[in-house]
Amino acid sequence: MSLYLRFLEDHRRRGKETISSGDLAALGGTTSAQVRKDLSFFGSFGTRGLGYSVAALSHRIREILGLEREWRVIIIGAGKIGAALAQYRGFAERGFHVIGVYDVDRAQIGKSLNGLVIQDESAMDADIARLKPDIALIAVPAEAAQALLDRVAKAGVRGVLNFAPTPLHAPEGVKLRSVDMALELEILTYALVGSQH
Amino acid sequence: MSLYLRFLEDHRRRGKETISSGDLAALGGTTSAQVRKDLSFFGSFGTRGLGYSVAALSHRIREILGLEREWRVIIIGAGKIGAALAQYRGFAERGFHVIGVYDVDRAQIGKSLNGLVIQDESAMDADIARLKPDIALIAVPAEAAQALLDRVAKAGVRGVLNFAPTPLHAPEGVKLRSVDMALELEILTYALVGSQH
DNA sequence: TATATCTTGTGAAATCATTCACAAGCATCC
DNA sequence: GGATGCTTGTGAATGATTTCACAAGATATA
Repeated sequence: MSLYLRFLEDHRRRGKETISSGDLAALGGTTSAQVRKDLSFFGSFGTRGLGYSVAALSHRIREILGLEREWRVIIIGAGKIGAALAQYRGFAERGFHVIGVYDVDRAQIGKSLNGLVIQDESAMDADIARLKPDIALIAVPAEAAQALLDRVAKAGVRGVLNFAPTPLHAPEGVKLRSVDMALELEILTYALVGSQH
Repeated sequence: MSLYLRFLEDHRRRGKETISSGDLAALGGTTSAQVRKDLSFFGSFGTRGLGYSVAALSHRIREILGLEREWRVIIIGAGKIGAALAQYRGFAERGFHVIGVYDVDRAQIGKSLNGLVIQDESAMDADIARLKPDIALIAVPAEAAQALLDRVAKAGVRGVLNFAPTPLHAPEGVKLRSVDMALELEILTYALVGSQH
């Protein structure tokens, strides 16, 4: 779904007003029937003979994904990855607002990232209660990740995106996803050795 | 597969010598039958009544994934994300060696990252021919990503991990994976709005 | 050695996902 | 306005994946 949204944005930039399931399929490397099935799950908003209205479909997908509202995000860990995330433009462009960055390292606390001052991690729980962020990004060493996940979950955060290279167990009621860059590389190496025979 | 490897590493740290398919399933949120099917695809290395030897299975999976050798990696784009990747410890730990970092920005070129000097992008093609890196990490703005993918593919790189938030089309013979952090967040928001009803 | 207890490996069954195929709708052109 | 050309939406068929279920191997116990 998110991918379709990317294709639609691309297409809009090119000035097209409508797009067919076949075009979307070509972009996504799948079949037109697949695309139509995916979209029809949420209702039917194409017109026969013409395709889908890029604007209308974009809007509908944004609604479905919950992107029509702003999301408040905090970042835990102001190391290399945390800092990169805090300054990543793609988030703001898509409605994700970073409202806080936390770290335990006294050397980092007080520094400013993109206009945001790095806070002491001990202030985090109170901030969560007050500012009610929707999502927490965990960018800390693997050993600390599970404890922080439990902690933000307890404090009321319902969505967590983990960047630590370790599998975590999500507490009840918390949606967790992980981005593991080394794991992605491993999948690549598997594909590479597999294709050599 | 890579995930199983993570679980096994965890398990090894806890001092366990064997692990059952049921345990692996619990960690991965799947079923024991699923785990056994996955593993049996590559042969049978469990012992009945006991489970799998953590050490032997780790080793076998590392073989399958091609992690028993070193992989040479270059990073293209020395912005926030590229710099974070260049200094990421998880790579070296898993046998991925960053042998080059490239950028077009004169302000960045010459700076040192983790002992590695940022090179002018114009030197890239010659370096690829000479050093034969296995994998390229693309960490440049979305607009520049496709052109760079084509360029490294032509120069002989066979695996690419893309961090630009745009869908790319992989040239023939090139394995491509993408890490799109905004997309991950969107999947999270979908899960969050979906679970509210 | 016999018995009880685990756990694997794997056909068969059931479930899930993809692809096919086509009627029906819309736009365009003569 | 009727014929033509596209393209959607969707049942039916096909294919893939997951789960079930159980024989057979391994260990432990007595």
